[in-house]
Amino acid sequence: MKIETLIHQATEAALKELYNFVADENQIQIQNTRKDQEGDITLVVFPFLRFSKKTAEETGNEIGEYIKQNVKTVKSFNVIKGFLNLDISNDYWLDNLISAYNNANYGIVLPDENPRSVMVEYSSPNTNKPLHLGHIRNNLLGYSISEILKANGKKVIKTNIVNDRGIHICKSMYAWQKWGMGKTPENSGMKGDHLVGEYYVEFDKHYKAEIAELQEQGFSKEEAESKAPSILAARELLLKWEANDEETVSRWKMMNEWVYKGFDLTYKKLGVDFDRIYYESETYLIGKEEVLRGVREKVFFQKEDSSVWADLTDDGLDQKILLRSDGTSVYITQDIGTAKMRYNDFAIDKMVYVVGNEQNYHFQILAVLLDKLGFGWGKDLYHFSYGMVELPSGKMKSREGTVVDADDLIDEMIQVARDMSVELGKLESLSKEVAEDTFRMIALGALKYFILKVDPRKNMMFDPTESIDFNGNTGPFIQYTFARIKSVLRKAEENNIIIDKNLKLNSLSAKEKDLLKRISLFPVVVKEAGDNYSPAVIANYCYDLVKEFNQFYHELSILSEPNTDQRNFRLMLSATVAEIAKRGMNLLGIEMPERM
RNA sequence: GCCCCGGUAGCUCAGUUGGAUAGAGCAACUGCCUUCUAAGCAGUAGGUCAUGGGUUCGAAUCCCGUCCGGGGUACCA
Repeated sequence: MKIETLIHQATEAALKELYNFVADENQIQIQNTRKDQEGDITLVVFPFLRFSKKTAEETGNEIGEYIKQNVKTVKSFNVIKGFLNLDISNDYWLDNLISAYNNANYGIVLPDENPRSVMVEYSSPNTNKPLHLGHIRNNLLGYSISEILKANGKKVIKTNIVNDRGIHICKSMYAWQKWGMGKTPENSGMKGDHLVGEYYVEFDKHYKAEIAELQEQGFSKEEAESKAPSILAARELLLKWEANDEETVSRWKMMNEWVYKGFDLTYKKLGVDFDRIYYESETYLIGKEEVLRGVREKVFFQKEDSSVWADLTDDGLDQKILLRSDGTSVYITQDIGTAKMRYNDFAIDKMVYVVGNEQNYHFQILAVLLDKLGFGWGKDLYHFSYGMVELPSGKMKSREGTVVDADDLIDEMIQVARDMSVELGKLESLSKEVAEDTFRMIALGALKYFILKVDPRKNMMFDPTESIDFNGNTGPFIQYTFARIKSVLRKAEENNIIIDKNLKLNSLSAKEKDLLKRISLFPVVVKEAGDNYSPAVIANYCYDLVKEFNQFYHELSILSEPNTDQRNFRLMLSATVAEIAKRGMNLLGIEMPERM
């Protein structure tokens, strides 16, 4: 049984016996002892003073004595201020190490016969432009949280909703048709999503120029915006698309295909994937039907101009438009359709939307609308809301070209990893293929860790010139420690030193004990990350773990330790640290190189 | 205007859900490679936890006010 549980129970019993007091759950606070104090586990005694009617010192001593008598693993204790610090026997930590070492799934909860099923939606791109840094955060969070939920025993279905229809793609289509001169990914060698994105920017350029010209002619800004020839042409294309115009639809399909091929390459590079992809062109009509049903059932209402609305003022929200006056659907209409389709397709217990925090209001409304439409699962939607990525120059805007392109960034980071490796004289003995694969792992490790280590809910800053780092609190630092341990383990193997599972040892240094304690925390951390939807919790744990390992590594020798029991223990400790670091980093979607 | 989120070292971020003397990395400075990988380790310096009150044994953490920043706010997604 876990030591915290034992101490908790013993404390309950002590309070009953000593002070005839029945404590409730959260009055008993057990935490890890601060590093600068003697002891391993700390019980906070302040809350008991009201009942013990004694000083903190006396109360701590009495409870400490009781626990020491009744819990064998507690060797001794000390009381400082209101904190009862307990010393746990080395055997406890060693047993924990052995079970961690032997259990290939240590820290991971395996799904039971009937696991909770969670669908995670992430990525969700528009098909008119390539992926940028903001999408990277989304994709990494979505992938990682999926892995973390799996590690907590859930069955996870990863899904992507592609926003493949609407005015934005019509803009790119129109611009390509007008100025593209038949340029294709094949004849230009350009990645499809970048090619289409180019015409999205091209559209905006012309559109802006037209607006300016119209304004010079005396039109107001609003008039100019709605009268510009480019936007009229794009609108016309949208109408044609909705009317199923053959030529428009086939061009739409062709250009979307280009984009999908491009996205696939980026997804592959990022190492993210999906079990099922939905397209809004396939779900928006379902949403529309649902909204019209809502009108019939008087859940929603129609205005004179025939636009459809939901009145949410009773829920403390505003009125929300669901269908435009021309009958076309809006964003939330599509999401209603998509949600319904998903619950039809899969038996899911919970739906998680990985979407930026600028859409908090949208998802609040979506849950209410689904509820009003009679879908019982509306309230089971969870919006995993994350903050924006900001650049030193401010917010990213696709149309204005102030974005950090995903492909460019990844390629650039791989180049930096390559340069640095050459500079440090590393990996020279490896084949070109293995070396290149390692550069890729390091570059992506740096990028993924940089983004995932920060609390997802917060906005974060990314400075392209300074954020690409491989030293300190970074992914490569953790990968490096892993490679270092692997190197030691290889050398052990070469010398026929095999790890003996029967641990014997006579002493335990402070650094070794720190590592044992840290190892025992891994399962708690995985659970916490799952409960709080926070890959950052895992990232920070991995850093602390390997940071402590490096101190241990520097202070004590492993292979040249003369005492074979001690050497055996240190090898097992190292192997376990490497394995946990790898398991943790894998939950972030980060691969670990054997050498670097 | 109204609603939501945030403000911790020069910079980027942690802070175990109210606990002990607030921690890392980067940048600066100082040491440590003939010894298991120096992408490392050790050290110096750097803080009115935006701010004013409140709650209590105890507040960066909870409550109220103020300031600053970001986002949303009925026919973009």
